Amino acid sequence: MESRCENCIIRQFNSLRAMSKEELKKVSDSKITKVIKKGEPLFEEGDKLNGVYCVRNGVSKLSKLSANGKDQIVKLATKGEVLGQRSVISQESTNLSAVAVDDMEVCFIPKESINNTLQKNPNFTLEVLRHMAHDLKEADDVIVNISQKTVKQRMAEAFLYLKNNFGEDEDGFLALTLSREDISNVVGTATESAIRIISEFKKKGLIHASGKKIGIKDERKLLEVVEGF
Amino acid sequence: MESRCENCIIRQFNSLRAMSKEELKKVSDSKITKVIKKGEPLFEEGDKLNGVYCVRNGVSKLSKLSANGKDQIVKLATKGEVLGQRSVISQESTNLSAVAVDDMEVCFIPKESINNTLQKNPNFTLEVLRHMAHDLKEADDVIVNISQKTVKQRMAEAFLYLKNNFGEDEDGFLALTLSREDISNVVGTATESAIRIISEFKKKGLIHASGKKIGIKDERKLLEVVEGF
DNA sequence: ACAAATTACTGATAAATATCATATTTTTAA
DNA sequence: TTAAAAATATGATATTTATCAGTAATTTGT
Repeated sequence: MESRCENCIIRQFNSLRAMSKEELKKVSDSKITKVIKKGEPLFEEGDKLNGVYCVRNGVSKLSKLSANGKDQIVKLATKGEVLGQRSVISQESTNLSAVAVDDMEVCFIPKESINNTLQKNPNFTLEVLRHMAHDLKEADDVIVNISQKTVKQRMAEAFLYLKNNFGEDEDGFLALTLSREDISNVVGTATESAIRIISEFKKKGLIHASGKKIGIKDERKLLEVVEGF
Repeated sequence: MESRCENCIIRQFNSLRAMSKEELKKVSDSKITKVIKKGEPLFEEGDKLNGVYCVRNGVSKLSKLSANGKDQIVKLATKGEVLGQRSVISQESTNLSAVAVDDMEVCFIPKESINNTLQKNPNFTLEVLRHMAHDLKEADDVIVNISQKTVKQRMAEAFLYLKNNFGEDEDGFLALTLSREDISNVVGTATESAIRIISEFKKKGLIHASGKKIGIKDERKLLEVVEGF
């Protein structure tokens, strides 16, 4: 495992690349590398975060619990993404829970290093800002999708999203395997409805499945479903 | 009308307050004050923005058109808010349209002033970042609301939101008057459904209405509806 | 002030989706 | 390994919401 932030490849993918040598050294000296097992939380809704988590490996679901007890997954974060930024920046407790979907390896970076750099290095702040602008745009898209598309359309979209963002394994299955419940929480529907649509997609030859694993069989048709045909 | 940014009260409400005297002077010299009539657009989805709009008066709806031709209103922006920031920051064309809901008065600030300050003044960048962090948190809340609450719950929530954010006039009506269609686009439902629920709320004494104007009659009961009772 | 256009409203019905019940399969832990 | 637990699957049904059709009220432009 690479232990010096200066040499960490992951850094290339996120805002940390805008840090100066000295800043990076401080981060490196104060960071703590952690292994999070599948199903374990990085943090929970309402926690006050004392730092951010830089994902080195694995995938985390960011979700928010609703009054009726269902989780809505707002984002799936993978290698190179930094979690908890918003909470640290706004100095509020976090509004999302982060739970490992895979076994994960993350670096915890205390907020002091972050805040210090935010105040002194405009390039870094601007990098973070650009990232957040992007996240906000994505969030707006999710809002429009959820409110204007049918569950079936969103299910099809979710599978394409999973392929595009997490890829496929050698057998043609989606590299990120989610439980049916997680899928339903991404899409924002009842688990039974998600399962029903998976069955339908299987019958129609849009996807194939083996246990939890799901593979995309006919991307074109899946895209047609998204478009509403 | 106040013509010098340095003296503009609106500035107190937004990130511009973190600008230095000189930066503010530049902004002031390059800004253009515009009057936008109710129903007119500030900008449209897909436009490349050459600057941001600082709202001095009136309200703008930020919306995104979906494939089926319905608008989803993602945010209602009022006095003190700055529109188009995200687009300018990420140097992409905007993903939202901004249309005046009221008669508006806005200052257009060319992107050069903004970008320049973003690169040189960490305090300003941090201010903008904090704002965006807040917007992102709100967007996450909207996602959870839309996917987990019923239309009726969201309608009740919308009225409370309108009261809390835009206040009431002397006769006890919501200060911001929206068309039924706009309300349905905020809530993310069919216009007829929104109208039906308004009728129901009227019958049950939760709200009262006179033409377009809607007033909150029983806030407690409205809150109960939001909570699902 | 008035005709035209838009917006608001209501009912009937269809479609989408959630919920409940229960069976089957898969995973987990002793 | 096996019993228990959890996840997946499917049918029946209820509920929610959208759509279509049509009328009434309001707003707009001349």
